[in-house]
Amino acid sequence: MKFEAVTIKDIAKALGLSTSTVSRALRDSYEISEETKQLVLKYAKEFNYRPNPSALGLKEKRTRSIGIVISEIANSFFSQAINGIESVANQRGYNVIITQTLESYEREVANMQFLSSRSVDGCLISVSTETNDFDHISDLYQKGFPVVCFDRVIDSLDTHKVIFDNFMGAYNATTHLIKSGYKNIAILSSIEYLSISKERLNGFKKALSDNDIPLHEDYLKHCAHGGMLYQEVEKAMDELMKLKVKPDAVFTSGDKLTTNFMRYCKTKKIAIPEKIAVIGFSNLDITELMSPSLSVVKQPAFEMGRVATDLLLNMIESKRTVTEFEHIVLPPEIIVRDSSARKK
Amino acid sequence: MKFEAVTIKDIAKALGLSTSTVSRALRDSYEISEETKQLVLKYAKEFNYRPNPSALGLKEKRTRSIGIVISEIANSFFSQAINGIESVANQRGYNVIITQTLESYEREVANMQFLSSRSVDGCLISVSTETNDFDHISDLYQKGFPVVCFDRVIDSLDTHKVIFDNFMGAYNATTHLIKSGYKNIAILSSIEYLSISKERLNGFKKALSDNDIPLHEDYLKHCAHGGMLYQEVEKAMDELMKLKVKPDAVFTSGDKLTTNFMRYCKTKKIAIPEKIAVIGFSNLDITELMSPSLSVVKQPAFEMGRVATDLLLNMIESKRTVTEFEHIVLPPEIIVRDSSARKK
DNA sequence: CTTTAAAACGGGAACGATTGCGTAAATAAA
DNA sequence: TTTATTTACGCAATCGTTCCCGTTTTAAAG
Repeated sequence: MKFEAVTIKDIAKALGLSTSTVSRALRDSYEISEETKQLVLKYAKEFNYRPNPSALGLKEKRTRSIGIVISEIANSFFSQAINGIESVANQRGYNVIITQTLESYEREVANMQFLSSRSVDGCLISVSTETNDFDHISDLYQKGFPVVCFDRVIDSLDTHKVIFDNFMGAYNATTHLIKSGYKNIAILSSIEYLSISKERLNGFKKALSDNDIPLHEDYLKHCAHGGMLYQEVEKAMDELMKLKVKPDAVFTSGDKLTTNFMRYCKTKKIAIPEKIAVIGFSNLDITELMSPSLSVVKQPAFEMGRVATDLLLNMIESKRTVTEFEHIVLPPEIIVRDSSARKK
Repeated sequence: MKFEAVTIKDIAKALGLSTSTVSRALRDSYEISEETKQLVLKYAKEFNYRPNPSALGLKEKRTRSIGIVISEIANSFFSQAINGIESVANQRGYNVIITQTLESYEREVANMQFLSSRSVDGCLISVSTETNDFDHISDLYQKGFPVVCFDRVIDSLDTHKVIFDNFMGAYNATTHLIKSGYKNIAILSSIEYLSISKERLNGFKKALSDNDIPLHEDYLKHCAHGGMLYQEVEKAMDELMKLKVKPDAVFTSGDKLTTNFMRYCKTKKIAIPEKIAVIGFSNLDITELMSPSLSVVKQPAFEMGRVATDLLLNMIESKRTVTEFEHIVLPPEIIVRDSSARKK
């Protein structure tokens, strides 16, 4: 099928002008008479002229679009973040290309390659759980490809970063469990080397030590795929439930870990919070409707997307090389509901 | 910031060849000697050459990308559909630009304008609830801009369409409620003129009449924003609960209607299914964890995305004008859980 | 030893938009 | 009236790639 849109050439031909005159008229140049401008503008509006993005991209060496690299769209945190990203990007005249890694390192490399090879002017990334080597990102960044990290950041990369206060979120959530009377608190965590995992784990540990509760290594479970697979959560929970002293509460340090924990308890008919209490990270907007209603640590995903995009666009549009980097930390929000009700 | 990637010119200069030779070598033309090809290929791989999408787009009058127009990403049905769309698109060498309307007609028009003005080769659309006039779509389509409808289709548009068997889904769900002993069944529906609303409403009505249950107009509630706003669901439910004969079951004909119905019952402390049973459309993967576990009509969103994208790409790549259009209907899936348990 | 033809490559236009530079006409200044 | 200046436009190069035509070299055919 062919779909031919009107070009500057078409306008020029129709009006008996040169393309340069038309171009200048459209950009409201002082060199063009008011009369001609009106003529061109009227014609352009009538035939719905839009500049060809490919031509513009070729000429100006920029595409006015940015890329996003995230693990998956069908994750409430990320879809909310995307909304924040789009709101800023669209407002500033950029469009957005979203790519998913599904937590795969290989796909992350491929996506970065694709985005950097001139399809976008820069990108936002929240690295995949599988990613342990950041060369594919830092190499591009070193060469001048603008990258801003959010959520799951890369410590070694010297760029703008927008993160959630994972430490505080985990600390507050764990403290809440302790204050509610729970003592044997386990943690379901994502893979060790992930920045957010470390921070959340540290928050968890600090809350325990601040309350003079010893840390049992048995209570510390890592899930390599961040809870994406039910099986890994099942295995971790099975191990926890086989311990002599079972945990009486769990802090689930990721969205998928939280929901799969709930699924586990439902399947195994383990009463929450009677047998085991829980508070966990989640950005789902229906956690209040779960059984029981879920206590959560909620991340300001939309805001995160907004802030990160603003920083990225500033970086892209900056004339000189950026040398001072923002490191923005957004505050935690904790919502207490039935799943972590006071221990009887 | 500047980020310069290697071009054909660079390769030509480095290797002492002309751009045409390099171009041909990269495309494995018979006109180029095996020797030269290897030389070029090796260099290209080493310096990670990628063709400039803007230049290609300009030359070939195609961008190898497609657009999506949906109401919102943060809706499980659409995010799952996007996964299906991306899987096919990426496999066939296209990339995807997602735009959201947030159910606004104005934004839908703007998004279509943007996408059609040469940023993409075609688009997939599920129209917004607010959209009652389809000229902005059919005009472009008439001019040769490939469009494929999915989910919420446009009857008057003669193109490929991929829909869910809304009638059967609603019919089966309603029948299930009837067989479970419920007689006074209300429906929460989206705006009237939306194709999927009509079909679902018709399925609902047919199920009633097939079981000799009269239809009460009072039991028929429309929400203009498709349940996006809690207030509209609250208003509809308040009206239902004020009736002399309150409904003993509800069929919620949309994702947001379903969750906001649950929210209403939770807020008003209305027991499900004792006071009122419910089955509704939802693609959330945690409906089993809700309180009570939710009976749902689930749409094959991923599959829908896949199929629609295949059709769109065929249309785009077709040499001749397409005149025969597929009209694919995907089967319903009903998952019965506690929220519609047999009436006692 | 010519003629022909294949093989291997280069030149240059084109795609749509921008922009520095050149220039004709109109006006103002001398 | 001549010169200088402004106004209003056109020409042509450029971005990276492809592709239609040459052109040269080599080899085969006559």
